[in-house]
Amino acid sequence: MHRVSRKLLQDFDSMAMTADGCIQFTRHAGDVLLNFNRLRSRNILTDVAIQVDGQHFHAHKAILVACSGFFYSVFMDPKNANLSAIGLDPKVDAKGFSILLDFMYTSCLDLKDSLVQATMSTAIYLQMEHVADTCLRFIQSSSHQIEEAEICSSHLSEDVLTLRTFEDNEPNFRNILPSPLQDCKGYPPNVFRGINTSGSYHVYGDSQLPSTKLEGPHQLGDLPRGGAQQRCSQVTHSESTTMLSHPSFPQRSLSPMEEHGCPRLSHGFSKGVICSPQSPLRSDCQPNSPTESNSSRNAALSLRQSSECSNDTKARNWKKYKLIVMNQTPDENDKESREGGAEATPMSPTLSPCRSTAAGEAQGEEEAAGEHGEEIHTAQSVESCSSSTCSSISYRRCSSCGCDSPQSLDIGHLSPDSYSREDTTKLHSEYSSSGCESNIYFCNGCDCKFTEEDSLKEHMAQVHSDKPYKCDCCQAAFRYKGNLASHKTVHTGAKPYHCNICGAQFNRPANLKTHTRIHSGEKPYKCETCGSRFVQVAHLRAHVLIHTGEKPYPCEICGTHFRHLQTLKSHMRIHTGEKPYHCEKCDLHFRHKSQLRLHLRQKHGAVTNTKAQYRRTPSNILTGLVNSC
DNA sequence: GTGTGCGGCGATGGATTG
DNA sequence: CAATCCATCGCCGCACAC
Repeated sequence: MHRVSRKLLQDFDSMAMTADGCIQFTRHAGDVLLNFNRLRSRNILTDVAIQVDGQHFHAHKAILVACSGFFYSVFMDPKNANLSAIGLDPKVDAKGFSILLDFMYTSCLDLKDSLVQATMSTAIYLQMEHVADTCLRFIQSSSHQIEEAEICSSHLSEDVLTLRTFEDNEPNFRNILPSPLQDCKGYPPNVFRGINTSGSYHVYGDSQLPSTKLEGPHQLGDLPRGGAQQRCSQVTHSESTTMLSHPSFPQRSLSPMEEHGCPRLSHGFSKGVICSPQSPLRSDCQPNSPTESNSSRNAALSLRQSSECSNDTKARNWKKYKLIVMNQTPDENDKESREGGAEATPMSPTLSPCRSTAAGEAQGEEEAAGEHGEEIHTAQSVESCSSSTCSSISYRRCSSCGCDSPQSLDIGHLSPDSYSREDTTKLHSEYSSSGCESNIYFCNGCDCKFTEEDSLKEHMAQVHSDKPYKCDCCQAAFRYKGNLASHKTVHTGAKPYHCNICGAQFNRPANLKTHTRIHSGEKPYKCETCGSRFVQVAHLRAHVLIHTGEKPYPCEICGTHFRHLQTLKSHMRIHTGEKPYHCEKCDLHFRHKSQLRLHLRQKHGAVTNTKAQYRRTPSNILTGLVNSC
């Protein structure tokens, strides 16, 4: 059996044999993380929204909990089982948080001189000690002055001052705890604002924890414990709002060091990795700081790479970012690609900041770095897909070894839902001896192969669409011939179905049937709660939301919930400032069309839309009847 | 008067059924 | 393949708060 396994390992370098004979897929962890990041970038299965300084980030609680002691404490609290959105302390820097969130999903810490302080402060706030330590070493390696690092001193709180007092009394402690870490430890560590969307009301409030004042050095260890002991998680329900405050620290016991007034170190003294004095002791499930991230090699590599490859990675990810976040059209993407996609552009906070390969970063980084001297692979050439029908599919070739890296350049515009995995076969995953890895996705319909699922999706949509009936005029595709015929009546304008009563014309018999209910008064769909009746069942469904109180359309900016999608869309104009309705006569702009119509009626004597009047008033229906006769 | 949200309704496209 | 169901979109006037 081992012989077979070893043969298997020879065929697939991404596998390894463990001491107990198990086959270990060395890239599995990295691939899983990559997939999580893809899900995040598409906002799929994300279960929490995090508001940081006015910006919103979507993420998976499991990832947050696995990476951050702060989030662990928050989400593991049963009181917050249904928490779907939280707001961090206003002092938390959104850019710093974005960097850390990227790190959680990619293992790469994209440090920049201008943001390293914010990143470090946020890392301390989130209780990601290993990251904070890396930031500190970044600062030190960049020859920054300690005084410069104390930019966060504006956040200094009384407990930090007490900490300094403690240092004065404990010289050894000073050696352990670098000052920048102390000084940036200014956030109220356990305050957040929550949105409970489980009910019909959106709840959004905040409250501050009672401050914990240290009175002496020997109370240092009590700081986190105090937070725990003073758990003041309270959910105060009022009619429309909920005030929710939560301590970030779980109940715990003190370590012997803490009981003597010493801070707890997470990874031992030798590394100088400091656990924030506010950090709680970890429970059995709380994540340890990843040792890989603390390793000097990886950390240093990451630090160096961040500045070298960030731009290139941004360029590579930019089109994907636009596709996912900005929802631009493929044409626009292609255009920008032709015009030079490597230009420096804003990058999605949801995308990997520094990756030489698409998968297997966590486990494969060292191998790749070893072969290529820790250099980042750079795109050298782009090869088009062999299929003449999908020229947009491309490969990215590594300039170091010539192998194809899995960074295809163009991402399909097909929605994830429309992609059927059954249509494809991921034949194999190979890991070349050069250290470059390639995921090859084969199309079942032709001989094309791709290195990214997204590229395959686009190929499937373009070449092997399951909508064979296409409109000659607009290229709209339909799965069923009947739907195409129905569609054609709208671009031709043909409306062969006439209402015998009012003469209204329709392109489909179903529409005529629905219309005739206006004249007959037939309203077959009745609300069981209030007895209201409706012509269409969809109208009834929309109506019952009034009784259930359900408002399924939330504004991600302000948290307001709406009953109708259209209302939400109109509401969004408040945030965007858009006023699309323009009065040409007096050059006024309006946010809502009803405003413009009212303005036209009142200021310019415009006549209200007769169709709407007909639809709404019985008198107009009667008029229509008279006219038809 | 203005801004905003709500409820009603017509119309369309996707998908299913007979 | 026509009929039908279902989900969704977008328009409209109205009501209410400021």
